[in-house]
Amino acid sequence: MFSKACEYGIRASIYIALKSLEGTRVSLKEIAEKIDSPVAFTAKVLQQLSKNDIVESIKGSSGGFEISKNNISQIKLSQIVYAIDGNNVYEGCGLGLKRCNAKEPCPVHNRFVQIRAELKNMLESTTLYDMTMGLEQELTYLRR
Amino acid sequence: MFSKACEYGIRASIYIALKSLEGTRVSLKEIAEKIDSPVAFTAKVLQQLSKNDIVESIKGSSGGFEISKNNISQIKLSQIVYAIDGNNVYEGCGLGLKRCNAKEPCPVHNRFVQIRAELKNMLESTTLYDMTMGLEQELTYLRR
DNA sequence: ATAAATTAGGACAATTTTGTCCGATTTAAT
DNA sequence: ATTAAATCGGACAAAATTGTCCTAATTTAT
Ligand code: FES
Ligand code: FES
Repeated sequence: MFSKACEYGIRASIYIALKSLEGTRVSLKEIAEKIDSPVAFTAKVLQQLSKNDIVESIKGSSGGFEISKNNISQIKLSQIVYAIDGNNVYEGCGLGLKRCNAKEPCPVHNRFVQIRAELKNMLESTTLYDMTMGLEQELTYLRR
Repeated sequence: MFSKACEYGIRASIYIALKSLEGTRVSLKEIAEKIDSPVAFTAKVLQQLSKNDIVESIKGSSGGFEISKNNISQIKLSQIVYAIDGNNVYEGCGLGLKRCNAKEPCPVHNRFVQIRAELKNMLESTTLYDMTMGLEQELTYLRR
């Protein structure tokens, strides 16, 4: 579904959001630990997210990553996915034709666009804030 | 969503089904041409499908691939996907945790399983026969 | 000023996926 | 029997993705 980079990106964003809500900034090292991801690879993903204004990175000693409270409730899951995986999720054809195209549809087009519309709807209606709920009470997990 | 191998596999199966309904067997070369896929790579995918009894391969001169009429209406899209991509579609976690697990869910689990259930339902309710409809009248395409 | 802790970024390496090549095997036609 | 047309299967190659390493730059604390 999503690339590894994107999966790490989402998990990282959720963790940063969680800690930002608690008022603390987190380091790359801590993030990678808490979401169980390769440190250096996660660094690249975070750079990408930082460039796309999903997370804010602060350099130097006592630096790290954070997300403003306002952004936590504004940023949609769809934005994170788009920042890393681009719009393949939306524009790709289920059978791999150059581009999904209703004028010259593939044999699964009609069935596929329905599923995708619901996926799109889900991604666009889920905020970072939504995804942090449940983590505190261990109703959900970012690693296992 | 699906791997390239799987995309080619689905398109190939649909084309073979189409021709089998017309009573003609098709060669690898013709398949690759009609679905616009790399010949040798498609051969591997067809071997896989043959081993999984999705398509029937006939060796030798005047050989090729075919699917029995009975199977065309029985084979589900889900079986083709499973034969090539395995069950990642069903068992994978949206955020990349080892395995989707309702007891220790990731933050998108509840939203994700819904989408997946609909995808699963679609894959399991779409037959090869369903996907051949529309191709003759060029209402749908296997290449562009 | 210096040291320590941190992110940024480039180069590289490993792995997986995708794709190619070629000889072996099978079958049908001559 | 020989030849031609086809799939099979192993080895290889290319490309994309995933992951690592190291140095530079930035900021804070001493
Ligand atoms: S054309 Fe294939 S999904 Fe739309
Ligand atoms: S645990 Fe992540 S989707 Fe089920």
